[in-house]
Amino acid sequence: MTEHAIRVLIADDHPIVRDGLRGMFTGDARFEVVGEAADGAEAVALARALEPAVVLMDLRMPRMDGVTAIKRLAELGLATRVLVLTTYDTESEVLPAIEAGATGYLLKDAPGDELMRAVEAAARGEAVLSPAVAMRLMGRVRRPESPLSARELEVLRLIATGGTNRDVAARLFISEATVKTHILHIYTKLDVNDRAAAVAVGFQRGLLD
Amino acid sequence: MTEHAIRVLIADDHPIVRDGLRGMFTGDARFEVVGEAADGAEAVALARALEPAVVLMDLRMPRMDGVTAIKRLAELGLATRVLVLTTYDTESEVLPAIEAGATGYLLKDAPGDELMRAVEAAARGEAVLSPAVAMRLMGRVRRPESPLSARELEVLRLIATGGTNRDVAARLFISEATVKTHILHIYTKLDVNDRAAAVAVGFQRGLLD
DNA sequence: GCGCGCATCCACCGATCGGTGGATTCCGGG
DNA sequence: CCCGGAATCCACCGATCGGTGGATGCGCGC
Repeated sequence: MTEHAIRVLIADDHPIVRDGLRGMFTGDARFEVVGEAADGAEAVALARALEPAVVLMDLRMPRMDGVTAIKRLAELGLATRVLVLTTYDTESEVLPAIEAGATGYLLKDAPGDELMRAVEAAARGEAVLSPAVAMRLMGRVRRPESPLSARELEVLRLIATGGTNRDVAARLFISEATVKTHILHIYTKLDVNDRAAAVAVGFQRGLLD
Repeated sequence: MTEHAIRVLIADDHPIVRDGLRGMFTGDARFEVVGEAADGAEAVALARALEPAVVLMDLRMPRMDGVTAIKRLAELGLATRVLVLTTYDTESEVLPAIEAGATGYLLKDAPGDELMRAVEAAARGEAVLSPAVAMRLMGRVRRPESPLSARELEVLRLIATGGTNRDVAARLFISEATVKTHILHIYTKLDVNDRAAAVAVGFQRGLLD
């Protein structure tokens, strides 16, 4: 073990996962596993005591989950980087972790050499995203969050050109009652009470142009 | 008369005005009056033949008015500058002349020395505006042309926030019938048929923000 | 004086809107 | 399985809108 090995802390509530990861990194001279935690609180305590270069952090753990632990580490102001290693790539899992300060996000199905490259990159402070997670985030950028559904936006555009509910219905091959329902949903989402105000807010929020 | 005197052509349908201007410039060695025209067509013909540095152009002349003559001169591609010298400073007179290519616009009540400085500036290609005309143009820039009257704009703003005709009436201390009249005028001017479309066009044209 | 634009106002009436209180089906996530 | 969101649909009714065809008075420019 050399002086420049990357010090790694493993945080996962499953002993088998910890064993597997420890075995993987211990067999490589570039890394040194300095500790293991079974929950987020233990991970924070060990990181504070040991100051590893990288924490491999699961998200779903008892006592303190991974996102909270990431926040805690950030509050401590340590140089430690957090690489999330988890099963889930849904936006509801990814975004909170990234917002909390994770340097990277990998899925547990990543091959060993990819995982090691990721740890090295994280130690250098480089962002690391699994391809699936990267794809999700890129899609998010291409599709800015709109409060309205695609259909609601269609309806808003048509009323902005002066279409009556009947016109819009004919145009979209739906009933007038459906148009009205969409319109009322638009009003609720934009917090307005009539079509003129809906159009105004639509322009002000960049939904219409 | 030196080699570098500014060559001036005088175009005015009134002989007295032409005499007065000729007398003014002939007495000054900086200028040389090379010709006089009694209407726009004659002004164009003489300018083409003599290529003066500056034409002093009246706007209201028989046979061909000043604006048309300015356009003709511009089409000829001569280096001649046109300084409009006229009685009127209304926008309906000023704008067409400036659009046609006039380098300057002075009123006939300008003092002689101001007129001579203006001719020198025009010969150098500098824009020259009488203070009154300048003020009008500056006001125009500050108040971009809106198709709607001030009151109509007020009404449009209020319906964009979702106000009913009744709300708008209460807000502006007028009757609902008056609000309706304004709204119908807005529809006509913006070429729309309902309030939602009026708001949309209002945003698209920068009337609302 | 005339014409135009602006601001103000009226009554009537058919068309449309907004609200209400439902309903069903499908899909995705927990 | 349950829940929530999206898309679709209904009937009824009071409120509001838009159109129509007027009106007056003022100020401004020609």
